[in-house]
Amino acid sequence: MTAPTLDKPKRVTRPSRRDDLLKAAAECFAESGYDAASTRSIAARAGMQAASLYSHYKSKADLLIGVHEVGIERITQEVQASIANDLPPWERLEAACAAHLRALLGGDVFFAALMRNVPLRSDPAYTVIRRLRDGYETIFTGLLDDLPLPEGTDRRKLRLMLLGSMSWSFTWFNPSKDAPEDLARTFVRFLRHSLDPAA
Amino acid sequence: MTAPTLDKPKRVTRPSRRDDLLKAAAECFAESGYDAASTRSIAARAGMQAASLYSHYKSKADLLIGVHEVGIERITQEVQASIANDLPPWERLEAACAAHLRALLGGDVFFAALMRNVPLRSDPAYTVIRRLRDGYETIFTGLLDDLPLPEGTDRRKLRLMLLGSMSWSFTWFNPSKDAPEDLARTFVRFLRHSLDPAA
Amino acid sequence: MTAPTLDKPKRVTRPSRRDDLLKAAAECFAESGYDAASTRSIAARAGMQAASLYSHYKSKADLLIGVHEVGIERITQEVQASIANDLPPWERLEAACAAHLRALLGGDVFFAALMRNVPLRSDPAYTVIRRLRDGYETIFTGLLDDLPLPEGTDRRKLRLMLLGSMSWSFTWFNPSKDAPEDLARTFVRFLRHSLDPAA
Amino acid sequence: MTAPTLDKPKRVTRPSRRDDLLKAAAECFAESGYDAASTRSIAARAGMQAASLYSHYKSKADLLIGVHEVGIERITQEVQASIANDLPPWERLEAACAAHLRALLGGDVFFAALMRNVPLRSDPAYTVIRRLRDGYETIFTGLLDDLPLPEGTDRRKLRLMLLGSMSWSFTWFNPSKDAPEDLARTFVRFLRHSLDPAA
DNA sequence: AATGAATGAGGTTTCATTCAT
DNA sequence: TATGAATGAAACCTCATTCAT
Repeated sequence: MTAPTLDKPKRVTRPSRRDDLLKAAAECFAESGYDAASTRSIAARAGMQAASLYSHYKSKADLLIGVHEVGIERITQEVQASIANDLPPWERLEAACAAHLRALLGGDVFFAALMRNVPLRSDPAYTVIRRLRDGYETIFTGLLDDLPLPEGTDRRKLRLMLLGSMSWSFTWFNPSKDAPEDLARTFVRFLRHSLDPAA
Repeated sequence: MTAPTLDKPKRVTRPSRRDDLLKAAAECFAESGYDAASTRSIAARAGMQAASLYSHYKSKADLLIGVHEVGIERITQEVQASIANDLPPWERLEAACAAHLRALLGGDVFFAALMRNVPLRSDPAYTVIRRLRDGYETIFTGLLDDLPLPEGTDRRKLRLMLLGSMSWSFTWFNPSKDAPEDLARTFVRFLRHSLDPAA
Repeated sequence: MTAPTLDKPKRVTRPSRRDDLLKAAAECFAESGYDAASTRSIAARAGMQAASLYSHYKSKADLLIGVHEVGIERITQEVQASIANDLPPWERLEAACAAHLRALLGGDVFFAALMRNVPLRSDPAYTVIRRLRDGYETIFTGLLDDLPLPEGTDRRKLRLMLLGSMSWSFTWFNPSKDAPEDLARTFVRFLRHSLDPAA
Repeated sequence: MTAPTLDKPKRVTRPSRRDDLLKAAAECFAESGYDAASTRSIAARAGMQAASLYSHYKSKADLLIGVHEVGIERITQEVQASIANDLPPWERLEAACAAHLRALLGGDVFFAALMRNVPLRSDPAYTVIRRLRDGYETIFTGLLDDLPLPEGTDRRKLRLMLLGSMSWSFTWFNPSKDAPEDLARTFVRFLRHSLDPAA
């Protein structure tokens, strides 16, 4: 007979109300925080009813986990791409920090959602989300391992200090005053070179 | 009869249900976060009805501001006490950081409440709370000004980096693994002395 | 087997919890007044939870508007039916007044709700409800226009006087003493014929 | 000795926080209606705490009764003053209506409070307030008795019609469009002279 | 006469979620 | 996959009132 009709291509190109939903959730979690973001507002932003949300995710908490998964995967890729090169160790660290801060401060709602919703130990979702974050932070553990550091340097504290100062920048960053790359360079150099002229 | 005793002892022993309330609020905000802490749970912890709360504060948001005021005032005093001495600049900075971290990580609910409830710009209480925090951070601005630093050092970024790494320690600190004073010493030394042996 | 029966009887027998709700609201508003009628009591009378109310109307105020809409539409139809005839103008006016008073004083909760909850200008719902009422009163404007009246008669004041005296009858009407039709006849004749024997 | 000192004359000139309170209550009842007017808002307007209110009146309901007493007494005096003359009966009625409408529509909060808070039979305060109102309306009963009316005229219905149209004017009156005296004249003339040219 | 604190009841509304369709 | 309706719990807050001071 005739060639097969090609109708319903949409199934291929737009398989994913699920993705819309996740993006909507990320936006709401970023804007309002997990507690204050209502399932209705999330669903509305995705163009559906609150009840429909449960056809895709089994709870609001699952949505938060989904947002974390996407966010962590995305930032992991960006940071790993930034260090796929032969730079010397300190420069590679700086490149990673620049990529990290670009993601964090660049306005992507998934990263913003991550930062606004760090779970504490008491949170039921703590374990699963912590695992995702830890996986990501491993990249930095590796980068610090490559660094030639003075004998006895506490590399764990160094990592926590560097990541902490970057994370916290989310609370004060103002894009009209600072650039992520500039921040990364400054932070790394503060650590790399002595600030005490007497030393 | 004998002369009447002068003191009205109640005034001394129970000066303020208001303080009880503030403490209860701090505990709830610290444990559950502002959104998840209910006015009923706060009032119950202070031994009163939810309605009674409104004899002292006109809204839940005002309670959060009250908690911030107490917390900021208290940490300000502690840090200022720690630098009321003649130590050289870097040592004074370290002493301030130690006091700061001791407060932050020592389990005081007011500080914990502060850390769990940093308002973002979109928050109505942002302005008033931000002003309180800024006042406190001025202490560190002064300490950094006293530091003899290499020409061209960006002291603002240095302050933000140091405060950021300390603030974030709240999310990973484990009292059985680290001590606040140790953390303070390590963080300050990372900045003070070169980490790059080649430098 | 036999062919399946076609009707889905439920659709017919229980078309609308929404209507139940509106009726319940009308009853409560009529009995207690808008302010004193609680959403809980309205919902209970409709056999649902207070929260379910919000699946149908987005606020208590909207419920009041809904009650007005039904009431005004219903009385409009009744009055219009009463004047669908070839009576002379004064008799048509009397018929309209009789229908109006029958509705108002006959115990229908929707009309009672209307009367007990006339919004003042300061009320947020004033505009929308006023528009509904004005639409209805247009009927009387038309009836008065048809009346052959002495030169210079202020038809607006006449309408307001007649409608006012009927509206206020709601506050003193006692069904064991008066009949709506009797009231209508008397009121209209007071206006139609001279009461001053000297004139 | 010397002439008596005249201190504390205030006790004589301003005996009455009680009056301030009553006026404040009238304002609140007029603006918001009895249910929506809170004891706190009334007290605040009188410059005191809600609790202090109970030093003067034993309940909110008592305040409403107090407001009615003052209002009724005041309108009674005004209307009676307007008919203390030798005008012929119809003119006296018109004068009384003018005084009545002047009071009602003139913006005095006590009268406005009366109009917004007509108690229904179901209201506990109905009996006592109704008695006050009935006493006042007796004036109009007397005025109508003096009127030379056609045999068989139902004077009770006539009174209710006239008072009703005046009462209801409170809901539509606009001072920039109508004057109370003009309204009184028109209403009375509608009743006095035939409107049907054929009659 | 006045008040600050407290209370128990109850206000409207929102919540995350379920379920039949 | 999607929805409208429904739910029980709980949210913040206001209410009129009481009481010791």
